[in-house]
Amino acid sequence: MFIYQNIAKQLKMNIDENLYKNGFLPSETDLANHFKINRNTLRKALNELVKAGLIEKKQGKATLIIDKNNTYLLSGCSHYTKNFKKSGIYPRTKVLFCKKISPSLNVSSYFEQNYKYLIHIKTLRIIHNEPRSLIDHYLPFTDRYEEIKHFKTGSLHYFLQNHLGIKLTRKKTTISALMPSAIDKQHLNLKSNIPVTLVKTENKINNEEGFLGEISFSRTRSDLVQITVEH
Amino acid sequence: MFIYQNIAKQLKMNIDENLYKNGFLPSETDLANHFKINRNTLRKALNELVKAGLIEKKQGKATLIIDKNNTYLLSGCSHYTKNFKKSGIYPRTKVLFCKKISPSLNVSSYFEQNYKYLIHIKTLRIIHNEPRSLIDHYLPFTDRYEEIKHFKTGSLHYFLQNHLGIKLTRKKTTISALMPSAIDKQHLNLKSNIPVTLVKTENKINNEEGFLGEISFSRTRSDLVQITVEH
DNA sequence: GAGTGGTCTAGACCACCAT
DNA sequence: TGGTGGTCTAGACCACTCC
Repeated sequence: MFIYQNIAKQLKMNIDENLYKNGFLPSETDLANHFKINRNTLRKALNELVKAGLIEKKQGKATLIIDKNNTYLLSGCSHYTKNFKKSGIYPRTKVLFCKKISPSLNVSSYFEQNYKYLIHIKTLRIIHNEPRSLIDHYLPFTDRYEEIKHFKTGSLHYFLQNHLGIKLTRKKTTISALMPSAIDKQHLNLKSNIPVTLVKTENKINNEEGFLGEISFSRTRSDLVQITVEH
Repeated sequence: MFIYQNIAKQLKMNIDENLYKNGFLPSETDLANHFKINRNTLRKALNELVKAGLIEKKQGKATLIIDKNNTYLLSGCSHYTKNFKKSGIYPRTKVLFCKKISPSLNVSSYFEQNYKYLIHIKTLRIIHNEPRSLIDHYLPFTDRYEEIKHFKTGSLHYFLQNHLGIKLTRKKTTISALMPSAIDKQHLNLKSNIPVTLVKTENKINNEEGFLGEISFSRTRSDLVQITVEH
């Protein structure tokens, strides 16, 4: 057992015991002095916790303790936003763009009809001023584009239900993982080689039998957000 | 641009140009001298290449250059799970070990009781002679260790039900992603920087209300297997 | 035992963030 | 401007692998 592993373990225990009340660790110099080890060794211990997703470093500021309540519940009728609200965390949704597109083969193959155009909305989910997920939504309601265009924040499903009277429910969810693309990295503010969890959802329109109303592809920082399935 | 980034770039170019013919890098000391930098800085540069999956370090031996023939293709295999279920092909399970252990803090925290010992079973799921998932199971039934020890293949849940009369049902599943550890890489036959999908399941004993009978952590090759949730 | 990568220290300077 | 994390150096010792 090396010193840095030992220190990492102790720090983890301290974090679990909620010893650092303000949500930040003491400075590296202070921690190194406290444990009577060199700052380089302490930094190595901290990097272990960064890898484990327990803390995040903010250059020039401090080391942030990650709130582990950030789990994403996946059950039949749950919405992302709702789940976070339960745990008292409010995500912000930023619409990066909303436009009509000719769907790629990959996207159009999910829809049974052969749509010439789809609406493509790209959103970013942000918690505590930090981007968590990057989501591509594809919708077939091109005739209502002018209305959908006004979606700016909050839950897309909620907006569709309240402003367009379209109720979507989850049909299938497929989960995988991959390394983020350069664009993903940029938007998600990822620097090192952290993989993203890829969640693909197919949503059907409630009234119409099996009629696909939306598909979405989300890339989520796997170090900050967990996905939970309740059985 | 920091020194270590610069050096990493140069090393990457050297590797791409096939400068190191024998498949190994020169020693860290030699490289540091060559670039006229400190060995610690050189090590930081090398670690960047390790993260990028270009090299692999072998303690006591040398630094190995990874053969890049294994490229990461997600789309090509995207229907794998569905296909093998449809075609009735079932995975083979290999038990790597089964032993009594003192649980780590991380594992024991899931159980409500404070078990001094747990049974730890490590299995590998193999399809078509290719390892797909590496799974760690933790069970509290230490008093029946002698029986459980005889689990050699097939489904653990099936074995527990038929030989011990213990029926487990899924309580919660948590999905995330991470980079595989060296041991994961070895067992899953992973060479380059492909992430693994991490699935944590909590299983309760059917008859006893909320009594946790097993937790398992599986790491699955995200390039070969997708997880599908039907709603 | 020689050579390799892994850890650790002590100390310096720089880049970033807040005030 | 002071404090934080990020980089870098020089040098030491340890753990592992192979001959």
